[in-house]
Amino acid sequence: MIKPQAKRRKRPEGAAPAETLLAWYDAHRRDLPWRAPPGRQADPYAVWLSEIMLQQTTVATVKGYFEKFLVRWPTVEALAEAPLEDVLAAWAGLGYYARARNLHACAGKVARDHGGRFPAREAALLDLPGVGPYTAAAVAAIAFDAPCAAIDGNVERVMTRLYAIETPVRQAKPLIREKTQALLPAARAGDFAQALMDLGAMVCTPRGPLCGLCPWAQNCAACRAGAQEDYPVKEKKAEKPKRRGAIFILRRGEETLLARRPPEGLFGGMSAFPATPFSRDVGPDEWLDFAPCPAEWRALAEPVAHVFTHFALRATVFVARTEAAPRFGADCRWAARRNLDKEGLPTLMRKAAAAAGLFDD
DNA sequence: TAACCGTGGAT
DNA sequence: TATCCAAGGTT
Repeated sequence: MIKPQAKRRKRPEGAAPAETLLAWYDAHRRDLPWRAPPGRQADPYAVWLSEIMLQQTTVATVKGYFEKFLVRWPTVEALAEAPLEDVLAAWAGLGYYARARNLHACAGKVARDHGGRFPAREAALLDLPGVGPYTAAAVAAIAFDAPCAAIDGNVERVMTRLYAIETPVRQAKPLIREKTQALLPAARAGDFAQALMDLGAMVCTPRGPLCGLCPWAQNCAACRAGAQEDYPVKEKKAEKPKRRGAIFILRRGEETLLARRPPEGLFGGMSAFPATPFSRDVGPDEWLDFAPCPAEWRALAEPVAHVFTHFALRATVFVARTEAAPRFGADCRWAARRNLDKEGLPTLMRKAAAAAGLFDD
């Protein structure tokens, strides 16, 4: 059976949208540490590493971490052989620490199961820990030039504007995918993916989009209607709960304090101080029930404030000293004060340590 | 499916 | 100060 010829829309301007965008990209592309120079093949390891770091994280924040990781672990094998604690410590401050655990697991899987080479196919990439639909498509396109639609927040914004999609993005994802796939060029899939993201980051911005500089402005339904900023349509999000809790800093002598590694959940795998649960509202009169041991706990006057994705926290910091060595849970240990700083603490714990004056000298 | 999972910068 | 949001994934 003969496939019907795909209907081709007439393009009085000549170029297909992808070609227009690629021409714009060639002139305006951002120079980023993980990008290969024009015409050169990107290193799949560097592409993957950058994509994991960039999940929900700004380019400006990622740059320093990316370069530090690449110097320390230049290949996926090197990363696979590194102790997980080292990787987590290097990740400290970047947030979403499950990404670091999955990063290490993924490196191990690539080293063991794929001979140290990242698979080139989207489906195989999807099987790797920490690699979801976006990242699989992005790595396949950017590192292997596969014609895959890498749909992130930028692309959702560009597409909902281009086609004036009124449906809230959560429900419009299948439509957005369809529209994006229809635009994929026959060649330069990797550049197209990056061009779309550069367009979203530099021109088709969430607020104040620069439609005058947009190569697609003439084709953009939202722009023609002067309604760029009405898209994407979002559902209003739930109010962020405010929670309270306590953090316990137990000191032994001047240079030693009690650290803990939560096995999972918030700060899973990271070094932290013992604390009350933050997931529910434990009343202040119950806080000391969660202290690692009985002691003369002294509360700092001013709580530390920290905002997470799904709740805002004000945590009271308790400090106590002990000369004894009571028994603690298996995930607790005594740590040198100076090492703890080096080890990397999540930001909340760093704030608590600073409030307690641990890093004063 | 919805909740969970960090952080810092812009407005 | 409050809100949004940045190259999402997992459970």
